[in-house]
Amino acid sequence: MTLSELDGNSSQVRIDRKEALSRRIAEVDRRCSEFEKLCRSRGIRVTAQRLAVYRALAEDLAHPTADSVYSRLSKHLPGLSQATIYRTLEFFEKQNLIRKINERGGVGRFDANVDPHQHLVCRLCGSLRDISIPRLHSARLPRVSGFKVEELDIRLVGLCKACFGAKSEMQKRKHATA
Amino acid sequence: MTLSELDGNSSQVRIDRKEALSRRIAEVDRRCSEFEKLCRSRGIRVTAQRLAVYRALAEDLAHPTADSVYSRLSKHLPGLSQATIYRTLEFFEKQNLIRKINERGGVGRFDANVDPHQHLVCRLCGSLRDISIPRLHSARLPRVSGFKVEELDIRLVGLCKACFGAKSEMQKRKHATA
DNA sequence: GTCAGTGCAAATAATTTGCAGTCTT
DNA sequence: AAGACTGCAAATTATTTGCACTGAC
Repeated sequence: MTLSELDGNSSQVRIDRKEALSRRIAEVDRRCSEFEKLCRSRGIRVTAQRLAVYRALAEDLAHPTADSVYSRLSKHLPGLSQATIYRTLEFFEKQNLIRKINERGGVGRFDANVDPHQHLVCRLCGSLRDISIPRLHSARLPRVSGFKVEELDIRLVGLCKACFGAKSEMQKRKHATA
Repeated sequence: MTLSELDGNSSQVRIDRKEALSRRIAEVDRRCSEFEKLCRSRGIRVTAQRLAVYRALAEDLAHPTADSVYSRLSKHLPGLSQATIYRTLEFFEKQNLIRKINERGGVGRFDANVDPHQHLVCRLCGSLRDISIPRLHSARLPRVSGFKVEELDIRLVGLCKACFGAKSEMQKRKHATA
């Protein structure tokens, strides 16, 4: 809701915002049609709800929760139910079509981007942001006996700017509880 | 062999099980007293509940959930409340005394082991197991502007033996839903 | 003595489930 | 037509909160 959308890079690029946007849209479209093709090839039924859920994930770089996908989509798909969202997300995850990234507070977040990338997670406020560190995704998959390693899920855990500041604040005035 | 408890090496070593156990207990004790010392040095109040919660985590290699910590401890500490467990775990995490590892289904799991190690997570059944891959924890912490990276949280995501088998089963007989 | 920490019970939030009806293949 | 997918509403499960009381320092 609050923290995630305004991430660092927005200050750098400014002129080509429109161009970037349309590129983004094209990218989303590509992903979605690829997704549909993949589903059909696997015999997975393609429904309006599934497409919508997938698109919602592909569009939203902030890794929406099940609930936010729901409230976003229910405007356009009246009658859509939460249960469907949860079932669909779980199904997608098991089919390896999306990734689930867990966050603080027991809220699950979802990511349509299955390509190698990492996540920046603030230990205090739980904000989450994509980051790409090539050196990391080029790491070979380790072999583990009795387990089929499919991917390395790497999270860079620490403190975001805001929390880093807030924490020192709190430490100054004694020992903070929360 | 199931999944978590008997990990790779258990087949090798066999005679010294008792010795290993007592070593484990000593290790837990050491951790706990270290924990207490650390708390005092930081001005964190040391209560029976906090010690108990910490010990429960240090003892349980299976990364218990808040709820399982609760049911385990409430036997010994009658009157202990769930709220305390949740509050304590959250507090510990914010103090960087334990780690929270999130798992499927929105259930949070906790780990008193703050030393570098990785987790093996099954994408299907959600089982979780420790693993140590030295090559991975020797990785340098990347620098990211506007974020203080404290640690790399690496999960090896894939399929455990059981689910790998089950999945091929299911695929044989058409397209599995769950 | 002070205030952080706790218990209790009630409130929220998050996710799951049963079943009847609908839509994809 | 078959059965996978969905909606609805109720059930569970997970987590948080308010407030009075107790215990650590």
